Amino acid sequence: MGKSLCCDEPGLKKGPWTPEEDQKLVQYIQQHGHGSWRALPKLAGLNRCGKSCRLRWTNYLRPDIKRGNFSQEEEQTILHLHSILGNKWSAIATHLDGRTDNEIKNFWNTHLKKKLIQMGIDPMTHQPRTDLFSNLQDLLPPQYQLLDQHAATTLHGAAEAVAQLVKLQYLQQQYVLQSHLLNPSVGSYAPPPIKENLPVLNSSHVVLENPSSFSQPLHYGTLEPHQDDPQVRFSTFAVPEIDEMGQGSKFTPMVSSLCQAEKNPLEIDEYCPWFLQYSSNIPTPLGSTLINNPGDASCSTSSNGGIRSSTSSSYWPELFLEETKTNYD
DNA sequence: AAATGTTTCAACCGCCCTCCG
DNA sequence: TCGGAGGGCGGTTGAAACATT
Repeated sequence: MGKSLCCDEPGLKKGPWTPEEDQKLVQYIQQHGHGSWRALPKLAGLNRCGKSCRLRWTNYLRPDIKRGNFSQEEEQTILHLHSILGNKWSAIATHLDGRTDNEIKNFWNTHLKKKLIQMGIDPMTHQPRTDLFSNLQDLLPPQYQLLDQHAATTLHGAAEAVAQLVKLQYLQQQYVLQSHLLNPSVGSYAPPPIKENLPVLNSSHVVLENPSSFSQPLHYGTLEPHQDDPQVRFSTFAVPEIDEMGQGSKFTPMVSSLCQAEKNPLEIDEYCPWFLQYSSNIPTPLGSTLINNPGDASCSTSSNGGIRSSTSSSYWPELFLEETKTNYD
C-alpha cells in the first residue's frame, strides 16, 4: 500500500466549487488545455486536487455540455442502450450529444430505474419481473396488506390484487412492445416463462362490439396490419368504455386524438395510459391479454369525424375493463 | 409557518485499466 | 515483465431544494 492518492494531500479544498474557482479553471484550460491533470491545479492557481479539477471540467464546465431535462428521445435511447450495455454510463454517453456519463447515471437512478420498477420491469435485465406474480399478497393495496391472510383474500381484496396484476401485465407488455419497435432486428426475444403461473384472466362474457348502442350511422372498416412495412406493427387500438348497461362499448373523443397517434405508437401513452394495443405479430410476454387475430378488430368513423375502434374478441380481462372505466369516469 | 420526509444531482471515493519507463 | 502514475469509471454521499404533513 502506501500509494499516495492525488486527493490525499492535506490542505486541499473539497466540496462545492465557487464561481471564482470555476473561472480560474475555465480560463486556464482555454489558454493551455488541461495537460496533466495532476499538475493543473498549481499552474491554474487552484487549491484542489487534479482529479477534482478533471471532474469539474468534464461534468460541468465543458462548453459543449447540454443542460436541462432529457427529451423523450434521449430517454428512449438511454433505455435502449442500457438494455444492451448495462451500467456503462460513459459508453451510453457517447451516443447522446452533450450529456455526461454522470448526468445520465443520475437520470437513470432518479427517474428511469424507478419508472421501470413501477412498470414491473427489472431495471437490470429489462425483462418483466416474474417474481412479482409469485405472491398475490404483495400485489394487494396497503390496506389489505395489513389484514391477515384470510381477510386479505376476500373477494374484494383479491379482485384489487388481480387488477394490480393486470396493470403490471399491461405496463410490462407495453415496455416490451416499445423495446421491440426500437430494435426490431433483435429477433431473439422470448416470452418469459410466467404465463402458466398467472391466474386465468380471460373473460368470455365481455362483449365490446354492440353497434346497436350507437345512434349515428357508422362506417365500418377493418384495419389490416401493414404488409409492406414490417415496422408498422399496430393494426388498430381502442379505449374500451363499458356503457351504463354494462355491455357494448363507447369511445370518447380522446380516441380521435389517439388515431392520429397511430403513426407513432410510442406517443400514444401520452394521450391515454390505459388504451389497449394489439397486434398480430408482436410477441407478448403475457399471452392471453393480446388479441391475436387482426381480423377481429375493426375501426369505424362517425359523421362528426370521431373515430372508434372495437373488437368482437373476448380476450380482454373484465377487471382490466372495469379499471379502465374507473379511470375515465 | 414549522417540522419532517423525499428527491435531486454535484462532487467525492476508491477500484481498475492503460501507458510508459 | 514489473510497478508506479495518471486517468477513467461506476457507486455512493450529502447538502440543497422541494414536497408533504
